[in-house]
Amino acid sequence: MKRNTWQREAVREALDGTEGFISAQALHSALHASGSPIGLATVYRALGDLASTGEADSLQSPDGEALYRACSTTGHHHHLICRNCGLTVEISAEPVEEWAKGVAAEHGFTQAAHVVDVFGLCAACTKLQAGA
Amino acid sequence: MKRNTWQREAVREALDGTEGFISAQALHSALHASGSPIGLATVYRALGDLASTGEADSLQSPDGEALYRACSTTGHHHHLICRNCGLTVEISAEPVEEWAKGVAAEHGFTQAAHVVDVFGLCAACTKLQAGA
DNA sequence: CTGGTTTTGACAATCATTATCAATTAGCTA
DNA sequence: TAGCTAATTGATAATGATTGTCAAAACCAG
Ligand SMILES: [Zn+2]
Ligand SMILES: [Zn+2]
Ligand SMILES: [Zn+2]
Ligand SMILES: [Zn+2]
Repeated sequence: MKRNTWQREAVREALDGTEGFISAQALHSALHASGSPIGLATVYRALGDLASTGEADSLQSPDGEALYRACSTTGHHHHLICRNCGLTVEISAEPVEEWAKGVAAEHGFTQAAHVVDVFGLCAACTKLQAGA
Repeated sequence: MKRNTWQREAVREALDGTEGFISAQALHSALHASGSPIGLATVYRALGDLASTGEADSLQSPDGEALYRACSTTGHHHHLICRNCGLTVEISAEPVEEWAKGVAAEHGFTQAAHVVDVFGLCAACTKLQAGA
């Protein structure tokens, strides 16, 4: 059975307290910085569990590391992410869901999943950049 | 200046002769298997160059490795990929393009880019799996 | 409490990718 | 064609993220 440990709870809370997506390494550092003696392997395991139970969302950063986030939306959704400050907006995309399902079926593909993320500069970062 | 070496040409040709997306490691193995003494670092460099000049498309596999493919479509497009055999179909996604642009604008995001890939089991692999 | 099972964490192992850097080579020039 | 020189190569080391190992510690049902 699945047990409740303070480590798992710590990871869950740390993730909840983080605005954007964060890597396992970074979350581990943050926990250490706040005095937690949690081990790195445990953070990896906890994040993996959270992701597999749907309590956390994960995506691959453009440079290939896995990033995690505790999303407020429970169902399937996607993200609009500021590539500068990490600000993340959860978005639903019905038309995209339909499209993905349709295009897979059209080509005889089954068990289709999709990766859909939009990266950009948020309003604040756009302003900053304009000023620079 | 940029020089033409048989190594770069070998990588280009090997990529052209590959149906789906392939990793740098796998392409290097394939080249070796066919008798080429090309070095691994060179394959990485060549693929990186091809990707940056747009001659090849690249994406992050779900488990975080970079995959490359010589696409026939020159313009912007997306992919429907068999997660078992790698079979890849190039697809256009006008509705998704519109949606991505719109959702970014709605939230005040600028310089929006997007990652859109569909993974599934192709018809052949679906049949195989059913038989197993 | 206690025992059996799960989880942890320090550390090693793996894997992809990048950095080094001496030796090689493409492509220009005379 | 021979020589020059900067770009390129490749063996290898280094890096960095992630996973495997396994004895010790922690949960929790009874
Ligand atoms: Zn921002
Ligand atoms: Zn979706
Ligand atoms: Zn297939
Ligand atoms: Zn697109």
